[in-house]
Amino acid sequence: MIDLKRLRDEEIYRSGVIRKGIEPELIDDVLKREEICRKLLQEVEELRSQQNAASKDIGRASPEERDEKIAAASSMKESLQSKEAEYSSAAEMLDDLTIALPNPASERCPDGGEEDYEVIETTGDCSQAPPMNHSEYGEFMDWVETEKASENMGSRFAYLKNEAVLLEFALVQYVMSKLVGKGFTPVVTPVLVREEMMIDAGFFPTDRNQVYELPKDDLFLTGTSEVALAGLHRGDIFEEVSLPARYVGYSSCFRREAGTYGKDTTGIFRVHQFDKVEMFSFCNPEESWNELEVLRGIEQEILNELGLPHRVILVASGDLGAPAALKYDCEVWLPSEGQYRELTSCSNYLDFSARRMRTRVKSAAGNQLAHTLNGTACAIGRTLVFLMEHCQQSDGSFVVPDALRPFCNLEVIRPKQ
RNA sequence: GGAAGGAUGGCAGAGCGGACGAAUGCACUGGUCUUGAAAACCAGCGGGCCUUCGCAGGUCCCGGGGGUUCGAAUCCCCCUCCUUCCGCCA
Repeated sequence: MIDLKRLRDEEIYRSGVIRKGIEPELIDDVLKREEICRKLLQEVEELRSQQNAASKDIGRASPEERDEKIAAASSMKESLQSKEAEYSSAAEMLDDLTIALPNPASERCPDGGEEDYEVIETTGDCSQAPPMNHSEYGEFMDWVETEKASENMGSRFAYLKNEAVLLEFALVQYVMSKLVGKGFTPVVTPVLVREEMMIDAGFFPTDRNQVYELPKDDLFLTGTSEVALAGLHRGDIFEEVSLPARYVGYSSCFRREAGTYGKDTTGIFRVHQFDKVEMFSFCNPEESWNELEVLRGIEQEILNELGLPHRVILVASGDLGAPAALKYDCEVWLPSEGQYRELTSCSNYLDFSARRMRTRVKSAAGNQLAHTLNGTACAIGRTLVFLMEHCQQSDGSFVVPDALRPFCNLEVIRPKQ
């Protein structure tokens, strides 16, 4: 959730919200309501203070005075109650509006929409297109079964088979052991969460239509383990020395992919269910920009070790999710399409999610909100897509990247035919 | 899924309608004492919000939400979680 005080006082903060595509009128409306709320709160507290004093006085009063004093206190009650009702409905309305405001884009975030990204770095050779694209190759190797999946589960589902499964687990193991080696705490997260968790992590209300819902149990399937990882320190107050607290989560992820009709329809590039290893950091507010670079560095290290040529872009303000203030995407070259496609990303949420979760840091200056960041360590299924093109040889065989060999005992995989 | 009991500060644990933001113990922090440490003693030892330049004041919080009452940690209702017993189960 956004900081209303800063929204009121800081021009840059306010313009960061506008750059995310929010109308200035809406911001003004929120601020106006906030002011009204504060005024009402003061009035309510004043009345409460009087009521409390009167009640305490009754406790001290002699039996003869009591009835009279109780009657006097009773009459005060009505005006308090109506003022309270006025306040709580105003506060509720304010909250509904506030929660829908996105985290302001950071100053470093480029203006504009999807096309207005800024390229930060490009690395690796973009090889010639292989004979088969990832979708054809997956079928050729008998690694991906989409036909039966669409009959049984619907579109955008797939069975992963044979060596692809071994590669999947090798990727998980490779990335997990790397991150554990860097001091991250490994976690297997639950994939079902309550609505409140979705709100606190910053996903609801904005991304609600991307999420599978289980109405019978009031639970939601998470699109990333980030949601559950954020909840690991909900309501906690960190000692400064214990930060940064870094986690690496593994889970399946579920996304409805609403609004992507006709996009990436073949293979497993874009599916409703995939496995992902995700990094998550709770850190000191002063450290979060540095921490974002740490996450980005790890993502690039992994891509480099897998031999995937890529570029890093800074996502433009209009294309950022609601909770992110700044986001890097690592885009890997997809030879069959002749363009870079997103594989991993990392973002700094600053205190946006921590405010809702009340995750704080104890410091000499008092408690302040922690900052949270997240980044993809490895989106397994999509990584396989890129590997299927980059590791594919002209004879159809697949050369396993060195980094994965210790984890799957495979070097070259030959087609069965 | 059925039955019973429970949820109080970092932890343990009292309070069960009136000065309770909450006894007491432990832990923690500072001080006295000591060559140093321990012990002992003294003091401190929640969180949020609002007003204020500041001092300070007010308000809310005893799992969460509602209700009764002049007044709720304490009474009532709903929810969540935990424990025990039974059933089921990877």
